[in-house]
Amino acid sequence: MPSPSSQAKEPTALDRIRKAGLRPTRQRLALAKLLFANGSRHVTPESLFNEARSKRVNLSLATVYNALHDFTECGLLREISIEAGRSYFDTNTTEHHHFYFERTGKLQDVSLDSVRITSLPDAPPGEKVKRVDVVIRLAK
Amino acid sequence: MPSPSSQAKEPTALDRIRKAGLRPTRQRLALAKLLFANGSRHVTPESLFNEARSKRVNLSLATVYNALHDFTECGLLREISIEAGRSYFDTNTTEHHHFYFERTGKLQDVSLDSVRITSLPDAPPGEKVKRVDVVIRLAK
DNA sequence: TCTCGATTTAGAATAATTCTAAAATCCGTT
DNA sequence: AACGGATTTTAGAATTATTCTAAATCGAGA
Ligand SMILES: [Mn+2]
Ligand SMILES: [Mn+2]
Ligand SMILES: [Zn+2]
Ligand SMILES: [Zn+2]
Repeated sequence: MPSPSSQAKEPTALDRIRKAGLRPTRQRLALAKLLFANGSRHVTPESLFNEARSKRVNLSLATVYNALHDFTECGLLREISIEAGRSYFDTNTTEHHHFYFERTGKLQDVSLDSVRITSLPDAPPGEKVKRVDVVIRLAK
Repeated sequence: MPSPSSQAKEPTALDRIRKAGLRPTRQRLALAKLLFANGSRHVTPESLFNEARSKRVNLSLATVYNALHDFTECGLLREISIEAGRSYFDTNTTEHHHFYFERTGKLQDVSLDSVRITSLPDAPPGEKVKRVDVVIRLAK
């Protein structure tokens, strides 16, 4: 008999890291737990580093950068650029868009189907469309 | 009688700067000439600085930053963020979108009407949509 | 020409990120 | 459980983009 809940279980941090083909080190596990604990998140290296510290997870900022890049390369995260000089990493790797709150610097997911794009130009010769990013910038 | 050409004349660099309410200094005039000489351009502070130097326009990098920001605040330019750690300034201030060539870091305008957005989510309470940016990322 | 606020400038400062190379860790094999 | 080699982490230095500081220069009206 399957487990009591009928919901598909969220993969554990260990599952995710293993499936990505990365070595499950103490630091990566801790960061994956923070990142994937609940729902979609948008972190900066600095914000994740501070969160880890405040939870007494001991690691260096360089490791946070390394892990975020490694996770991104393995498809566990995706990187978003909104403001020059600050990078965001998104735990939601499905196709979707964003609200950007200019006042606070926060991002919020916008589902794919709430933004209907009914025409797009052809890619220039020799190029392929890799991704279409829609950012809805918000201010007062 | 009007001038020989039936085209509306492009405003001169001096016109633009005056109309923006900025003092037409030697440096601003030189940069405006480079920026608005022909067609739509997408520059980085560094690229514009190098271009100026190569044309023997003597100014400092700080002045390029100052001018780009001043021009942007006056509506002569608009700023675009595509990649963390690099900012672009666009001489096309009309509403439009962009191709981004990941290999070269170059931007190309995409006209407003070649991207038809037929639905957008409502702005969250207390917020207004300031701008909708569509970036079509290209790779091989 | 005089005056004074605006602008420019060199260089220092700051911020985000990457690099370096040594130490620690992971993990398959003994 | 110990070994050994590859991988990962780390502190700190280095790099890059940008902003700041404060002194010199410039622009434009009186
Ligand atoms: Mn990287
Ligand atoms: Mn500014
Ligand atoms: Zn997202
Ligand atoms: Zn443009």
